[in-house]
Amino acid sequence: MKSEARPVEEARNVTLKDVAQAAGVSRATVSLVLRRSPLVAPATRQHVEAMLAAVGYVYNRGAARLRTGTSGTIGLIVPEITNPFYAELTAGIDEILDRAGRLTFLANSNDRPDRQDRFIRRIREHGVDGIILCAAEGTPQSLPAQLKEWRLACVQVLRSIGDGADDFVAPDFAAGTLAAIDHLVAHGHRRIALMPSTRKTSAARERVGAFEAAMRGHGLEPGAIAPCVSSRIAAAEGIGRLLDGRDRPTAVVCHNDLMALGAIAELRRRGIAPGREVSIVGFDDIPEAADASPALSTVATAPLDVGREAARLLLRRIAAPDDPPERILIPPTLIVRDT
Amino acid sequence: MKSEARPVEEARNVTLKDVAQAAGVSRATVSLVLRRSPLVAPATRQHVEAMLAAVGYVYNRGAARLRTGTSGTIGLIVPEITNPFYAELTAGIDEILDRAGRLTFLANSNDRPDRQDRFIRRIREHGVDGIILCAAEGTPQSLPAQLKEWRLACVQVLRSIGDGADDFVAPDFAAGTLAAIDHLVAHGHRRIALMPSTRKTSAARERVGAFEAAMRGHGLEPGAIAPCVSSRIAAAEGIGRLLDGRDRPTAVVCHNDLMALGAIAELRRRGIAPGREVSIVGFDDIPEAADASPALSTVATAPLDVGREAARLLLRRIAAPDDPPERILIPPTLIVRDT
DNA sequence: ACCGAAATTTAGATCGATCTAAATCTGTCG
DNA sequence: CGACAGATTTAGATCGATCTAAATTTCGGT
Repeated sequence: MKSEARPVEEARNVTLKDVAQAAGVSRATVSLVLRRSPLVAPATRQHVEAMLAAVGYVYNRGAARLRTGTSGTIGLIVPEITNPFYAELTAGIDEILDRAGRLTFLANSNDRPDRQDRFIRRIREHGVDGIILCAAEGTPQSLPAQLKEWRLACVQVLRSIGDGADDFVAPDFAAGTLAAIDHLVAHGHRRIALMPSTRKTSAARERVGAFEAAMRGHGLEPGAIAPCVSSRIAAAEGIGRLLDGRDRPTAVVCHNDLMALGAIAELRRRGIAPGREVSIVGFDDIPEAADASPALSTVATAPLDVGREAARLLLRRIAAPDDPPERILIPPTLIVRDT
Repeated sequence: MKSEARPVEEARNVTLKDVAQAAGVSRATVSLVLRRSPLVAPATRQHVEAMLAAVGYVYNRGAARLRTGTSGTIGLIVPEITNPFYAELTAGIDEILDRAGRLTFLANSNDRPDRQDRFIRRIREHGVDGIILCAAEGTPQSLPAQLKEWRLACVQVLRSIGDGADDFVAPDFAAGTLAAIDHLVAHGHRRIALMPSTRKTSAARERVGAFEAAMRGHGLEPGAIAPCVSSRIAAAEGIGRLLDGRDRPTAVVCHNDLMALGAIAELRRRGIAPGREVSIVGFDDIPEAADASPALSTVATAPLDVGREAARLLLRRIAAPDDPPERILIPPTLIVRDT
């Protein structure tokens, strides 16, 4: 054997083999210990576990995935993480997946299908076990079928694309809209308008459908439907047009609280008392809603719960890929405040 | 050999080997094509690339990591994703890492060191190349050293723990506090109070230090320092105590906009005009700040930029682990509005 | 046609886990 | 004591990529 100065030892990873060596058993046995197999004798297990800790072993999940085909990770795609609604949703998902011992890849698609596609390709390379998707506007309807073909479990949230026969979790926007209309009608309103988002998503379409149905259900003609970009300023302009038009509405149901707050600001600018002369109802119940003055009446959509349910459903689907799809609608609550 | 009905063919993954077979070359060649090596002949490259697309090949990054030791992923730990500041920060980080072709594991620590530890263990198992950390309150000061020992690149954001000699990116809270005090003093205020967060983080300590220094710099006695939990309600109570005490301040600098808004609400409740009788300055410039009435004066801390810089620094550190650490402070902007 | 250098391509080992099938080690019982 | 069942343990192949070192091809120049 040649005697040569050994170069500075490159800090090699501690592997199963090292642990096995230290414990005086085979790699296979250590592997069994790691996976809590009942096969190993209690004494052996204890000894191996001690060694595991002693040598500072770190499990290499990538190597394991190579054999088992499962990575313990999932991907989450949201259109806009800075929107408080999605932030809450994310928190709910994170909570459940953390508890299940899984890790989450996060992507912010900015509602751009190209970013979304890129992200999907990348997480496939990483072998995610499933994906929670709030599809970017403009996503081809074929995506869910595509994912199924790739055998990638997928739960959609909030916005539904495809043939409607896939796993899906969302607040029940229709029920929320209905509750808002019922409440307004019960308080004497007859000319009610809807201000949905301009986004062409199922979340917007559903509100429009429910609005028309609810109004007809009360024997009323549906009032103006004024789609509007989701921002305070745009909503202020939007309600301005409604107020200037003929048949000025006495109540407006807005797509979300942000828009509702913008609308209220415009009412006050015009000297119209929100809640007295014109009622405004929002959606989401963001923290600011309760705190604003006047406090905003709104349909609370429990994003945390939506997130939790979506995560649970995904875990179920990963465990049983061939079970029939589920559609879970989280019932919202109408919160009546001052407006 | 027993003749038995073969079970439905398990859809095996398409691998390098399959592509090689289809293209009539060796696995090694396909691998070179994938990594855009200049070694392969242009004609071969084209042919292989065509096959790659034709058979629907998906790169297996886990397998690659086994040899290369690098995974192309990083971990992001924030204390509270539902806080708009962290949501923006996350968006900035996501933007840069996406561009760099990397994936982000997200964890919401809820400011609990145990969750944080669990997450760190998991992402180590997945072989992340680095981590962006906003340490949970109560994290041991030894964590950065520990990470270094594990050879895990780490950039801290917002809150700094350890010996202060590690990579760190944050808004310059001290400069922001100074700017706020300067502005208030220039407008005639003499009795100025500070309402920092009760969290024992560097972000809070820094504000306190800068506050005292700035006041002394103007030849003034620092006013009351009233630590307060970061919420609207708590801030309302907090400012209540300041107003009831002797030496009632004429201006209060709050830890963030949320608290500032809570304080303003309390002022109005007491019939005190914000901005006239008592001035309030917040931190962060959340969207609501500009929109509130009266509009909130605040120190804008550009979380998106902080996120981007942190991501860029991490990429640099991963590329050059032994370069000296950097501390990057993003200069904030004082935005003077009505309060 | 042949040589050597440069340009391409490839066989086979390797990363760190799991899996299969077989080996070894108990303890019990006739 | 020897056989046998049940309990443990293990050797060696394998997952899908990369890397090394060597083999093969191409090509200009004589």
